[in-house]
Amino acid sequence: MRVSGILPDAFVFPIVIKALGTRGVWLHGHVVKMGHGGDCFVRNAVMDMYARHGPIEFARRLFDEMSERMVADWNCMISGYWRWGDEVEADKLFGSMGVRNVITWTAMVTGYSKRGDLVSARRYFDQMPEKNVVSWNAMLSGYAQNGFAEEGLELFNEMVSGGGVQPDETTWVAVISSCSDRADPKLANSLVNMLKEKNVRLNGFVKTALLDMYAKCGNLAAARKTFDELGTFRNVVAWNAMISAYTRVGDLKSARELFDRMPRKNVVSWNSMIAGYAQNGESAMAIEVFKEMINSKDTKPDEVTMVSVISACGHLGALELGNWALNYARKNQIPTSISGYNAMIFMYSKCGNMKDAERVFHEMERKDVISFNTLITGFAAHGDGLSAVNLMWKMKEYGFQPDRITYISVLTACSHAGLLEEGKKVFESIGAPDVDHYACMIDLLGRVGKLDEAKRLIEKMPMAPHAGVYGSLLNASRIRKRIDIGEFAAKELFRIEPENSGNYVLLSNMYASMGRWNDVERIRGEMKTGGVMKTTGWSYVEYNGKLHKFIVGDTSHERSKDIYKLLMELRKKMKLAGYMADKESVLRDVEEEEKEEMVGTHSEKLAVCFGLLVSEPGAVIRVVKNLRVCWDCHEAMKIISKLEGREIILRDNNRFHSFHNGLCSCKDYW
DNA sequence: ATAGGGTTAG
Repeated sequence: MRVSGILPDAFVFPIVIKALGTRGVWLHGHVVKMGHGGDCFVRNAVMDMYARHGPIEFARRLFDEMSERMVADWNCMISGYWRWGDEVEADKLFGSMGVRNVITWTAMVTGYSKRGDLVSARRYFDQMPEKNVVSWNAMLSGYAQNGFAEEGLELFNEMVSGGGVQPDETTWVAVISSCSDRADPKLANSLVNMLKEKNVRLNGFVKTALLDMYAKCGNLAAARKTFDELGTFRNVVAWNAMISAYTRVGDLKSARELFDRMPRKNVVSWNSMIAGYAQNGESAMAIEVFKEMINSKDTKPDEVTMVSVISACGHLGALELGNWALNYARKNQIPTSISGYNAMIFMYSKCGNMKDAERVFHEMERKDVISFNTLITGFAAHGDGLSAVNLMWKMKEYGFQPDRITYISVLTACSHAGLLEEGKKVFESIGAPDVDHYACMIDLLGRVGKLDEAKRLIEKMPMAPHAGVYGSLLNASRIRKRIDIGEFAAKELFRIEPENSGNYVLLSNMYASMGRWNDVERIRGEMKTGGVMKTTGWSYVEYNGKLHKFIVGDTSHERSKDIYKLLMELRKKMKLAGYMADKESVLRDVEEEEKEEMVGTHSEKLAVCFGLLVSEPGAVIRVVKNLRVCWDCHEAMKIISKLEGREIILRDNNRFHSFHNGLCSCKDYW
């Protein structure tokens, strides 16, 4: 072998081996043959190659065979063990070393950081006899990558105020990344100013980190400007960061545009797009993109992909699709993270399958607070308040502290199940209840009929009530027909969120149920003059593993004609059976809307009719609606379930309504 | 060194 016309010597070999990476293995033989095996630098390079690329045991054998070891030999072995996840051996070597240098200590800091053990990392960092910029960077990056933004920024302050070292580009990347986590525009600004003052040269990493920081701190324009000016630094990471920047603010169109335009995609690109759709209520699109990803074949889904996909299936109530996705993951040996299991719990409970949700929960070797919260929320949606409360008290036995979401979920569960005493106990056990917990408690009081107590609690709140608080009160007032309190709540709501049509509809329905048609007209008029639009949402039915979606007045479905035909037949049957007369006030809206060529037919009714058309007689029809179930629909579902002898399970955003033989499982709802 | 994931809500 020849390099530059001369035989490679001990100086060249280490460089060549390093440059070759894994492919350096074949050089090992040459080294021995040519007699350089005895040179300590060559030996170190070969050992390091095995420590980096494996097998680590080969490195260890070379290490053990050495009669004399340099500090670098020890350091390479320690880093190697950390790389292969062997904390015990790394620790052992560190403990048995004679002389350590700054690299040794830094390796320990990096090792513990990578494992997420920031406390141990910091212990080593603090004990270091001397620190250089790499040591500081190791600690700062550790904090940044593990979400300890606060600690990272604090340490950075220490570094610049008295650390005795100058930050380099790696430092800035870590600090900027911590700032991104904090999502604090002021801090971002001061960082940018600091960069200007110090006249820091910005490399590609720093620029991309800045892009991400701008985006996460709410300055989309600056992010885009940075992206456009990246030039040769505009790699796949920058594209992905920009895509996420758009999905974060719900601009799916711009995100998709970039996604379609980017020259190369990796798994993160796909995951960003899928998660972007999933997080913005476009679950069906999320699944479409997932299918595209599978078909494209050049990028394989990973565990992050599956989390979004499974969650999307949950939102859609698409059980067949969800099971197909889980099957795909199993067949392709995609590992399941805690988030993955949590998504499964979510999916099963959103599909009405609490047995499997509980099974997954109990099968999990490691759980986190979200696992508990998700299952508790599932119980809440199914009206199983006691299971929710019990699981919350059990959390503490498992060593988990309920967080604010736990309390929201469990109070919601109490509310749906009418568990006043249990709910009060839970509320009192919260150290410092926030405004959402008050909202839940007011909802609970309202639903059990204690409206005056609910109003008094609002007056006693230590913070300003938000719309949710008054919304709960208005809803309860409607159920209990307490027009006085209802008007009070509505007045506040019209002030806080004048654009929300739901409040107008709620109050209007309240008047309607009391036959106060003049007031109904008045509210509708106010809605019109205020320019308030009625919100609409999609309804979904899963059939044969495919999703069928409907929107109010939908005529785009291929079976649309049959659906409307069935709808009219049902209406005739309902009239013949005498339902329409009894429920005249209830169904007034339907009649009006359907007179207008059925333009206003609610999406869930269309979905149910489609279900009736395509499914086996007697089969359960499952519908998922994106918004809350409408009042007249609720009544109509009861009737249809009886007329057709079918069970209809309807899930709105957060709870299940099972209609069977003219009855509904959610008695308090309407 | 820079990019992606799960839970709450009238």
